[in-house]
Amino acid sequence: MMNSSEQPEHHYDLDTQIGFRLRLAMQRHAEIFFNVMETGLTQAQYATLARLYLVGSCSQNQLGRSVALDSASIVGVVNRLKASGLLTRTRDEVDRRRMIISLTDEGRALVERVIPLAKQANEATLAKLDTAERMMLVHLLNKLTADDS
Amino acid sequence: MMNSSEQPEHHYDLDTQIGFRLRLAMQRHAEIFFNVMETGLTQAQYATLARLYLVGSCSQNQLGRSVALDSASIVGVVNRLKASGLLTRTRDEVDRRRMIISLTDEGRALVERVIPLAKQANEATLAKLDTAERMMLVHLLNKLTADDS
DNA sequence: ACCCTATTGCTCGTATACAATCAATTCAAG
DNA sequence: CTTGAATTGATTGTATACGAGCAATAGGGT
Repeated sequence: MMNSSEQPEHHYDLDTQIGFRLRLAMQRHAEIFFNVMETGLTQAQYATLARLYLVGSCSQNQLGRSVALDSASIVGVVNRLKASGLLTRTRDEVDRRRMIISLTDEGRALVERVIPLAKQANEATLAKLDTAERMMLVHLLNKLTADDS
Repeated sequence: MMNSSEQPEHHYDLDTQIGFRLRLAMQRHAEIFFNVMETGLTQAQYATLARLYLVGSCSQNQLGRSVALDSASIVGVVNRLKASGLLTRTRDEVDRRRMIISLTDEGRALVERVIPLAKQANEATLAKLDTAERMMLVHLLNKLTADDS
């Protein structure tokens, strides 16, 4: 229970704050995702592998930007995936600042195997919403993030 | 640019995955929140202080649960807020397992000062949505997270 | 050729997060 | 009263995240 004495009167509802709601939704999805994937892949790792699968090889920073991980964050993700033998990091001989990230055969095979699982996790998270509501939610989140303004 | 050769054909759109969309929205809001707050308070810290302000003193675990921080996470948040002099941690003499967390006067003053700023951050994040859309978004996120099922 | 700036990737410091594990304490059942 | 289960809180290990700052490299302008 909660100590329900002595509240200041402010009528401030934390529960309707968008940040708090987003965090709860993220927590829920992260749990579902991790359970459904059964591979130990996190969302960040999956997004990285999936993007790499879709666009082919690219530089580490480009890869990070394409999945919204900054250069400090993508390093760790790539290191761990590399340690698992799912991708390789090679120096670009044309632009020697760049590291080219590529899927290994194992990485490619894993991605092909888990894409259906990721979709399944997506479905499970959205289970309580009907089709119209799902589209609306994605639409609204898209609108929040659109950088057109 | 992106290396746009050699894509496998899978028609898989990462961008409509709910987890990815949620993460982008969180990133955006976190940035807005941190800038608007100007106090250096993070969302987790703010939520903790705000909840404490609303419910009065409570045990550390209860506090954590009420803002969706598990016992491992709330420790760090409370430690940092304690180090800033915004709250205190006292041993409960009735149940000696419990640590009672309470706002200091500084903590209370700070909360009162930043509640309007948090609302402002909320507004800024939702700026691109009209009233109906805002309500819809919160409603849909609520529905995702509801533990009634 | 040379300089200045931008880009790339790295490391460090800080702050969440969560699982697993442990110690201290409480409380109910016998 | 004692034993055993449950709760509370701390710590450890792993994985994001982001800002700041650094070294290496590239590339445009002179």
